[in-house]
Amino acid sequence: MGTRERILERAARLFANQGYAATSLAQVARAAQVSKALVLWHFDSKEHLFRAALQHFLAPYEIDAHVLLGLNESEQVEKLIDDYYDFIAEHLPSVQFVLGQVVRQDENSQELVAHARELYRVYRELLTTILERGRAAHVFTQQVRPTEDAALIMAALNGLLLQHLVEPGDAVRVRELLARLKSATRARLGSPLPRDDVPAPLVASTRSRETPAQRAGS
Amino acid sequence: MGTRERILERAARLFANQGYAATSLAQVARAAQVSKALVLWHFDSKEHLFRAALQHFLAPYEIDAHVLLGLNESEQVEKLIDDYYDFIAEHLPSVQFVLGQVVRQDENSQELVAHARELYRVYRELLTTILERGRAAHVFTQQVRPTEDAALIMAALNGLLLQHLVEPGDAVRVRELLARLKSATRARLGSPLPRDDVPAPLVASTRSRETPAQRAGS
DNA sequence: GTCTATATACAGATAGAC
DNA sequence: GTCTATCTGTATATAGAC
Repeated sequence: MGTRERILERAARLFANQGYAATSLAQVARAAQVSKALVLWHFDSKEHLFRAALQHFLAPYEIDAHVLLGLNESEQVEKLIDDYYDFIAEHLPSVQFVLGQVVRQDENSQELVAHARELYRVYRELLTTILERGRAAHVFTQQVRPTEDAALIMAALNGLLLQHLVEPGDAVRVRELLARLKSATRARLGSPLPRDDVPAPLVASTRSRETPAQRAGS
Repeated sequence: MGTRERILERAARLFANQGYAATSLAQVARAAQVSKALVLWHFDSKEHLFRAALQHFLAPYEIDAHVLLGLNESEQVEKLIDDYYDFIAEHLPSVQFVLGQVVRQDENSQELVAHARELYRVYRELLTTILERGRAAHVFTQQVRPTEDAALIMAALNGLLLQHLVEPGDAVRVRELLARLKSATRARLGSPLPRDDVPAPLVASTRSRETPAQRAGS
């Protein structure tokens, strides 16, 4: 690995852990075992170094829809769930960094945030499309609402991502939760038989569905 | 509002938006319309100012379980879902700040992160307990897995929180997704009739559940 | 309590030797 | 390509007048 790459790699790591403002060129130089001047000789300015580090992060982010060929809609949904999470697990430091920028809406990384949002949107729409097709083909219940349910699945995935970041030791448990999410999704979408699932009210229901007395007797 | 409180309030807002390192005392002083020296007279150092601002953030965070009295388990779950989200919507800037610290695991706010995690854990365990009781009382299906399902619901909620932060204009849509989450939860937990929901395999199933030919005929 | 003026440290960036 | 030495701005923090 050349000096330039070494600087870039250390810088990316420091930016990811501390953010842009809290990371100094002196720190980067020390981590890469070079002088400050050399860092600037290679990257002109701190700003450019940061942008170069962003590219380093964004490079692996792309969506490959070809892997879905030959699967039915139900399997496609589960594959997308698995792939999303596999990607996260594989690029955890990078994902953590991007998420940090997204949450903080850092000015220095508007491009990055926009890029991440775009990728997220595409992924969600891919999922929506699959739900639509599956519904039309009667693979899924007619109660499926493609847009909402796709968004909910993505929300659950992002929640698991957060969990994974906050409790890094608990990777195994998160994997179990992922299996549970797939199980729940399968149950929710998979059966074409309608149930007592009335259209969801937009306001919280106030009617009491079961009294404690009834409950005790069941 | 006294000068000290004004400084604290502006500082909290700036720290929330920009983080610790990117926020200067000059900026805080300007926002509070006082001199830098006065900020330090009140708070001794930037570090102390930050800690004071953290208290300002954490103050409203507490869990009140009394509101659940008189509801059955099913209603309790939906109330917890609503309350979680209501809290987030009401304290959005503060939540955004805390989440930023959690994701970045900022050294300056280990206390804050620990506090946030603890609150989150308590909330999740409260939900777990309710699921356990509901299952035991046959309000819910026997397929319910209290620990996993509570964690999944929390994950979905956190995912919706992220969505809310990233797409702030879309608050209405997130509210709809919340209703959809409750609907899905109700359908998943609420019916005591077992379905084809076999225990979730820990590895992704490889068997093909339906061929394209079968699908075309349905 | 609030200010102006100032001390001190460190940031990002440049110059120029090798 | 890599370094040392240095410039310049700005950060936190202090001193002292009012």
